[in-house]
Amino acid sequence: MENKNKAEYYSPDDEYRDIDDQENIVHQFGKGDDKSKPSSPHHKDYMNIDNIEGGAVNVMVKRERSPPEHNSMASSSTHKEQEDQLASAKVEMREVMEENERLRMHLDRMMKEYRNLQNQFHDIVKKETDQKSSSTVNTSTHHDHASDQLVSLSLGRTTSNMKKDELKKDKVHDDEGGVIIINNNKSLDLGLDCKFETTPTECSPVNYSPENSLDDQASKDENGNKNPKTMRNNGDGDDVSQQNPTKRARVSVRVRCDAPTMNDGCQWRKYGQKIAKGNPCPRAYYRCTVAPNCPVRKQVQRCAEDMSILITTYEGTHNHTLPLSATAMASTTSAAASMLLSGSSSSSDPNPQVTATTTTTPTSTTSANINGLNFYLSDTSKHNKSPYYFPNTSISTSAPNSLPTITLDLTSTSSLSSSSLSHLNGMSHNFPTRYNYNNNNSSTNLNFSSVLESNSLPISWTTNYPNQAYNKNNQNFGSLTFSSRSSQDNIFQSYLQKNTTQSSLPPETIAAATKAITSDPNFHSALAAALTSIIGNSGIENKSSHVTEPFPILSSLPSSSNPNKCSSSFLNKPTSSTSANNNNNNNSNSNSTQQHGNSSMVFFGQSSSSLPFSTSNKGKSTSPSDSKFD
DNA sequence: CGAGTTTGACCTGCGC
DNA sequence: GCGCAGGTCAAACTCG
Repeated sequence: MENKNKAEYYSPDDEYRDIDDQENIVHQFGKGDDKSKPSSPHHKDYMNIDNIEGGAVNVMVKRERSPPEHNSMASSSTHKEQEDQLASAKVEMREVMEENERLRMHLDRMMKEYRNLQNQFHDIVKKETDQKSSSTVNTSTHHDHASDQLVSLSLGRTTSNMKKDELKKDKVHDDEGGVIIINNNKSLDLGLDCKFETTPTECSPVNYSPENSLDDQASKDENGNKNPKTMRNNGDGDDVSQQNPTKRARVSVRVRCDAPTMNDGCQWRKYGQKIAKGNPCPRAYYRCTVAPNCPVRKQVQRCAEDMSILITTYEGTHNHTLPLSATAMASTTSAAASMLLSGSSSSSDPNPQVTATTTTTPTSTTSANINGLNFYLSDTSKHNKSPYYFPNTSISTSAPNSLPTITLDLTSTSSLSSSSLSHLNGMSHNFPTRYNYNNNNSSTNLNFSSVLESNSLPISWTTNYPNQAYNKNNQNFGSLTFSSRSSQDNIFQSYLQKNTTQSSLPPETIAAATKAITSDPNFHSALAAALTSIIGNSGIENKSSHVTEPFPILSSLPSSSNPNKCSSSFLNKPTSSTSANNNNNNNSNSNSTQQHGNSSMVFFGQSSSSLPFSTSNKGKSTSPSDSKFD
């Protein structure tokens, strides 16, 4: 997809792009032509070739000719020369158009083939799913290998993807193969992302976790007693580890928080502390105590490079309903995990190790510098097998742990293109969310950020939230930006002209992002889950019985502040400077958004950097007590 | 006294 | 096999 030329707009690679997009591109050419015509430079001549080859195409042609004579002393030979050149140019243009038409036909053919294949694939999947569901109705607990294979396929993992221990676990807990069945049969209590999920990967942490139940059951079956020692291997502690390795994604949340803790609304009990190598700050281990057997754990550690950054890593899935105040973070992390798992499942790499990166990762990705929801989709330079086909490169630091980790970076960044950490610390009270997903082979950084930068195009969702209390000043605004580093002509130039505060995003980026979303249902579902978790489900709340909370983020905002706790930062409003932009963006985005058929995402939040999701519970710790960090 | 925290010991996986 | 590092356990301790 690199080295695009005009013809490649019709490349078969863009099989997901519909004809409308092509026409948009063509239209864009026409626009440029229209604009340039009135002020045609002297050294150029622009020629409109309309309706060539039946297509209403305006083509800007640069005619090579000598500078125009301003006097009338041009000889007839010169005129003839010019006419010849004109004629030859026309011939060339016809050739180009013919070539264009051939490419278009080729694309059509490819599209047809693709759709045929897609239909065939869907038929096969449907058949097998039907087979599977019928077989599971007959035998509720038995899963044959074929079914497991199917499930594995649905999960995006193959046996070859699994390490030996993972294989072992799957062998022992074969019931995990029944995730689809579980999802079909069991209600997903608070499922936000599960509403969208197309793959039976890890559901929202706020959900009841069917696999956890199964795991419990399995461990009990295999070990009738659950003494502490055996629990270590088979007990609740293993609820996490027994989860499908691909479902054991960790979600790391980075929050710039001077307060000792980040209150995510859950109740945690500290069970250990360790000095991790390379970080003078101890790492604290917490276990969810909302439910006695909840397998969810989290680690809390200060960032070694920036002590003001609190890194909270969540692992596991809650097997209980969460308090309202906890659903925001839970659903957000769930969405992130879902994103991660979806990404790893889409990867064609046989050994998809997903690693975490820090915000200091010196990515060369051009960051979207708007106060919005930025998706950084980049590909590592070493590997080209990005599941989302993004041509960008970035340098990632691999996390030592083998668990796939997605980093939800809520710290502020002034520029993601910089590798300097100081850039990350620029706005101490601004908490953009950087949703950072990296794969070894392909890294996809999802950046829910509120940073300001010039190279972005906001694709915003305008959602009118019923609760405007958190947007009293209309300062908080988020938009979704898909950005990449490619620099090309901007398809949405006209759009950007309306948003003078922001510059263009390369069309490649839009195309790539669009392609990513449209091509990968997992991405789509994960993204939808993420968005839903952030913007809430004001529009869907009444339609889904699964959702117990109309707007998790907002509803989880505190009724009273706790100075000792940090809230999830993406709820926090940006600095005043960004807010100004936000207002502009918000307004303009709302308009253009509808033009482009996108919805707009608006963040409402508090300006305080230390606002909890909810008031802390008295008896139990709602967050780690890392006062020693202070 | 119960719940949560601290902290040293122990277990496990991984790299060499 | 050994050492290291991450993760967990559980007794002791603290606190309300």
